[in-house]
Amino acid sequence: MATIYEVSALAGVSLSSVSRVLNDHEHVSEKTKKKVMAAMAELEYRPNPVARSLASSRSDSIGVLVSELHGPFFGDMLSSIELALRNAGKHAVITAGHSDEESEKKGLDFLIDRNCDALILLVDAMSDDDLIKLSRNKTPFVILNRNIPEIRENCFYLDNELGGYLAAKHLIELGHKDIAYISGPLSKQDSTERLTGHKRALIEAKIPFNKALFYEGDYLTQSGRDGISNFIENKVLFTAVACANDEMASGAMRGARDNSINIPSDCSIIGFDNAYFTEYLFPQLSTINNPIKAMAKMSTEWILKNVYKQKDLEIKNLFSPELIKRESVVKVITGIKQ
Amino acid sequence: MATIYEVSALAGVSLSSVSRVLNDHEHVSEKTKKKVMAAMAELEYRPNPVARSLASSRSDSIGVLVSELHGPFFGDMLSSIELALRNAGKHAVITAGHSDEESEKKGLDFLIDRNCDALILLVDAMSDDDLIKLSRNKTPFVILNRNIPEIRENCFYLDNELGGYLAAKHLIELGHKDIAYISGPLSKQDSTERLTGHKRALIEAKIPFNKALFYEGDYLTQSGRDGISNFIENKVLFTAVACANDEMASGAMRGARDNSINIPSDCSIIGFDNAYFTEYLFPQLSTINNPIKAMAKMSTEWILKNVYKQKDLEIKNLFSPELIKRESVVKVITGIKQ
DNA sequence: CAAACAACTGGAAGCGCTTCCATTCTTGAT
DNA sequence: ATCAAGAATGGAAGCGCTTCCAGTTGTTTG
Repeated sequence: MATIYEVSALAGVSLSSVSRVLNDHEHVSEKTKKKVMAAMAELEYRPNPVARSLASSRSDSIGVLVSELHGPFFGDMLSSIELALRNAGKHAVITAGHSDEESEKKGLDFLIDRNCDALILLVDAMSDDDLIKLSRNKTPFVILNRNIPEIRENCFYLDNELGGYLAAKHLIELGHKDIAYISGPLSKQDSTERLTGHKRALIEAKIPFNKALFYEGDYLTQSGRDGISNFIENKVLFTAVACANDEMASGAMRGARDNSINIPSDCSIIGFDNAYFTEYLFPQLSTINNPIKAMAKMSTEWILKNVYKQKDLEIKNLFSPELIKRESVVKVITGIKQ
Repeated sequence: MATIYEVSALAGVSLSSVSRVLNDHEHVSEKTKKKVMAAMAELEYRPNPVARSLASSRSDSIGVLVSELHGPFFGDMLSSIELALRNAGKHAVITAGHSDEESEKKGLDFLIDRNCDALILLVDAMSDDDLIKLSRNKTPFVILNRNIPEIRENCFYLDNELGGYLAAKHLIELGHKDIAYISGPLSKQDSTERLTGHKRALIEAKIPFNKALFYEGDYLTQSGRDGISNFIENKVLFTAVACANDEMASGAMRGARDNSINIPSDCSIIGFDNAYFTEYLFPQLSTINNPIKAMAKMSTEWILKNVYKQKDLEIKNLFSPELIKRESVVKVITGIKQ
């Protein structure tokens, strides 16, 4: 690999000048610029990013820390981030935290130590306080899928409450009154918010919240199935079930089938997130769209604007969910199950 | 951040000594080691990986280049790699090539320039020749999901031919004779291999290959659906369809439903890869397991063994597919459709 | 035409670490 | 006690680049 020395020698100018054209500095004459460019081309020079980073403590790369690397949610998000950064000539350095606090912190240190110019965090084990503390460090960062009031500007998140509300309202409008709910783990912010929205719709319709129709899942498929078993064991009637994500909804569909409940004629099911596989299901799952790609893109735009000083970028922090009507939700057949 | 200078000063030893304990060199007395460790602890010293990498042209990190970041296939793979590396104290730097040749090459350069100690490549746009050329460079690498004879040692791949064979054989054993096949793009190695296996099973059973029952898809859902439409337009009978991946199989299931064909009673469907969503489908999809996680793990072990000189690692390059029987394939009901 | 200023260029220090080389200190064998 | 061989240490150069500072050149104005 050619170094800057060789370029400088071949071009017949100083190191500094080469560095200047490399960094697009002002105060470089066209003449030397041309000479340098020519030399670079001839030597097929590629600047060494490591040396650059050491000397400048910049890196043109953004660290991305996610809790997991698999699953539809993270895949879409990473994909969207990588693309947006690449288009801006920046690079993503991706690492995983495995939803474990220590592991997340290690990942964070790794990224910071690598001189990442900024970070994109999708973490759930670290506490709000840790994150707030982190914001006093010099590496700027944004947080996805989480709303911490103290650093709201850095947070990009869905209006989960509204999502929960929309799902329930949709069911209610179709005549459902006995609506079961399978939530995510209530230790997670998004879970509680979605549940709150669900309850709001219930209250609005003057439907009491029935604890026997509530099941706390863990966002994984099996817990959707377990939820249905639970409701059936409880011997409570229900004509619809709202699930806090699509995985659990798919589990619920299976749980229903296990018990010879036909979807949607016997029971409607609605999911949340609009993962890509919802369209593969039969019946196709009605759900709430979670514009995760847009959020991810926006978070990189925040970085482009605030870290790389790019202009003309409108930033918004809150994203709105939308009802996606498909096949798994239908009008309640009154009189049958009531 | 404390630097090595401060540690050296506080410990009362030279830079070199600090560096030696940092790198676990021999020829360091217990005494100085203790002093240095204490100083490091007191200063909360974290070595600067960038400086390290510049001085040593190593980095303790492995570059991972995948064609896409989303989808079940890549997610599982990345997840598995990251975990294996993390357990070995190494780091993954992940980037995407977007199945575009130029983009892949850029990603490659990015990783090489960052002094990655080794690379894991899952690329499809770059040619075999490019990869063979690359093998003459100093950065070692492994290739996933591709078999290039000239550098076989570095390749980790599935016996796709056997997979195709197993799927077809399963159908044949259940009495199917009119078997449609929806392949992946024939420009891809795995597609043609799977098809070859399929044909072998046909030949073995003396079933002629019917071109009207062949459709070239693109590994995406929609093309599975299109495949079914195509067969129906061709007015050819079929009692089963083998698909070259699960996405297309899910599309085929939908295509069948669109045409009031019941799965599996009217028509059996088998997929390939055993993606996680196959269990969500109804009926659950019978498929061929692709041990992608094991392959990914093995590829990192190759690196641990050959680059980091770790002992006791058995390496194998070829992985075997396995039939996963679920609900979408049943015995042919002879006499009905024949 | 000189003075004042801006544009341009080169020199050199420094980013934080590794590593080669030379030097000093220990051993154990004699 | 002596001496070689090896272990332990320190010094210093260097990895490839950025950036500050000072110096040079060119341009403009009174």
